[in-house]
Amino acid sequence: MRGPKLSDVAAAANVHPSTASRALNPDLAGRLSPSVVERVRKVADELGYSRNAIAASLRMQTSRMVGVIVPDLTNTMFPPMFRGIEDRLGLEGYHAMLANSDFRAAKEQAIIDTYLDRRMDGIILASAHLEDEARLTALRRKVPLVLMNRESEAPVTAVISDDGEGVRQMFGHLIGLGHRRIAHIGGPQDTSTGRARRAAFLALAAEAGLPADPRLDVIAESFTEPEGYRCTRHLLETGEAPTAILAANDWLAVGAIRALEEVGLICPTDVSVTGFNDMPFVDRMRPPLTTVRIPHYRMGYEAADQLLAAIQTPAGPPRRVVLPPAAILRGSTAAPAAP
Amino acid sequence: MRGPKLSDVAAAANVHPSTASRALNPDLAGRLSPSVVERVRKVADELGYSRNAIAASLRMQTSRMVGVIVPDLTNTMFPPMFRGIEDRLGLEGYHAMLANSDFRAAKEQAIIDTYLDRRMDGIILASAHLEDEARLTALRRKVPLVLMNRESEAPVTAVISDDGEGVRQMFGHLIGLGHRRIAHIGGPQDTSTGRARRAAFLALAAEAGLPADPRLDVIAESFTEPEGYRCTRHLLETGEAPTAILAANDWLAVGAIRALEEVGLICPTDVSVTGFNDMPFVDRMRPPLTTVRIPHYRMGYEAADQLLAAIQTPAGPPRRVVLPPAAILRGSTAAPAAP
DNA sequence: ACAGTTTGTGCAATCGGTTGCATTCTCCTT
DNA sequence: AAGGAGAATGCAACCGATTGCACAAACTGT
Repeated sequence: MRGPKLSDVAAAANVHPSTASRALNPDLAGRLSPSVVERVRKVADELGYSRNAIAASLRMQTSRMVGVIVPDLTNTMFPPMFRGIEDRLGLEGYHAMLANSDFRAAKEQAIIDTYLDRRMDGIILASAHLEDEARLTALRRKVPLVLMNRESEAPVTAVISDDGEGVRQMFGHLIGLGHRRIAHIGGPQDTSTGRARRAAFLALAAEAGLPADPRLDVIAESFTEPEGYRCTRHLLETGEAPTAILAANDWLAVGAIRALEEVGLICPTDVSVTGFNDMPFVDRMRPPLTTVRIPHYRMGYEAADQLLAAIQTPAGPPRRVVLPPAAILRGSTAAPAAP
Repeated sequence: MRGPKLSDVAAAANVHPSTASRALNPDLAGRLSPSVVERVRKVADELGYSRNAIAASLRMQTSRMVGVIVPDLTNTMFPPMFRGIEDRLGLEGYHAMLANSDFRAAKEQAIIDTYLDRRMDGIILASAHLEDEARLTALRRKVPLVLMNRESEAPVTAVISDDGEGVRQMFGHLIGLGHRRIAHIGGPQDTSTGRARRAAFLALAAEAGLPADPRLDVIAESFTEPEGYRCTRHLLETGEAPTAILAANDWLAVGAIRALEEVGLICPTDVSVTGFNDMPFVDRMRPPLTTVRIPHYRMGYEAADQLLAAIQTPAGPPRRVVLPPAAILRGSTAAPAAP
């Protein structure tokens, strides 16, 4: 199992290990005579030499690895983000570790600790809850850090999409269709997306002069289908039904549509519903879901980009990268029925 | 950025680094006097000491890391598999790197090379194409290796689901409904799943005494929706329409349903369609897809389990772990219309 | 009270590359 | 032909933790 080491290659090529090291490093090979470089490379090849990156990391004080933490990889947002990260990191010879926090602060902290032990050159966090400000600040002093799809009051670089803009587009779409009684199913308010989307909705509703009805403002405990269902049932039971529901997330919207169906309301004829994220397959639902598309891949790519910048310039100021969302209009929205 | 090292802790606690090392290792702390252990731990805590896992890896000749390669993480099969891997590895203090091969042999090889350089303790490969036998055998000599959701003629441990059994269940279901003219949309034949499913279908069709009609046996070039669409159009154009289509994968089935719709055939009234994998959301399609559920999470968990076993006993023989699939009957299948 | 164990801690080598500096060897200049 | 610049390579000290062995101190039994 133990392959040849650099000194084996050096011996076989009749040079000193340091020379072999240089010969195998493209940047330094220029300082060596071509014949030596060629000889070393050939010998290395023949021996099947594989550079021990662990030893190199120890000496060079850089692992060229980045740790990524997501709450739950099975959430369809994260795979494309990870691909974006991987692709950007790969451009500079970096690689990624990945772990899931399951939204649990303790698990997240445990993962961070092992990333710190393993001397990751940086960490991308898609998982921080809002209350983590102090911890985030402390962490940023130890390691380059980028938040992805999350924001914090703490001075930490974050790559997010413009939730306000996304809500604005959906809201504008519904208003344009003639809706005046629009409900919002908000996400958990301890997530930055849940908060930002609800805040935008409330502001827009006020701005549009819609009657402020607290019964149209419900909050889900998690971004899940059952919660969308529950919230919608609640909505229908406590007051006059809205003509449109702007959900903070596709799963909530899917749950909403199920709840509507169950009480005999047709989407979009009776009630329009909009989602957020444009998950795979919501375009094939019946009705196909109108939603906001977030550039997930690009978000990962940008996050990695920011992280690499922070690694190369540790003193740089925290940045805030905002990516534009896009409204995707499908069949789950329509003009309200004439009263 | 540079934190305290073990020798700093040792100095602050007035002990030798070796003593500090032992004090911080639960297994060895027992050999030390409790007072020293406590003192060292307290000092380490106060200094915010973080063990340098890279140095430890170098010395101990084990990285406690596993490399995972999938073809494309955005395929919904893989996130739950990765979670299974992560959970099993975590039990033994192992962690995972992850990379995508995009089905390209060159990329796969490049990833493997970096995993080898980084001295991964093992590799889980969900990405190998069939022609890789020689390379797989060579690789297995260098590092513990487990194939996941893939098989090979090469003597390599593999964790797969019982595709033959899955096809048998779907086929039996269709026959039970009264179908006699059943088509198969096969996956790429250079993947073990594509091959195994088609082989099972062909065998069952013969066994059931169905007329062997080569026009009912089409092969997709990839496991994608457009390919399912194309194959189905082809199917409908070249011969009499089947009453049921058994697709090798959910995406192919989704494409098939779209193709049927487009020519005015209703699923399941006119043609039943079955998929494979039970992707998220196919239960909410119209019609909800009848499909075969594969235990993805468990597959990852078992793969990690096998890999850890191989790491601990490198000489062990290759194993073949077969997981049982489950037929999930939904609305996309029904009895054929009376002729 | 003494030899023999047990217990606790220190010493130093080791894992495998990398790199600043020193040294040797060429070749050029005058 | 001597001096000096420059090119090519070797030397040795790291990076930070682990661990077999040595050794001293404290304890055991008789």
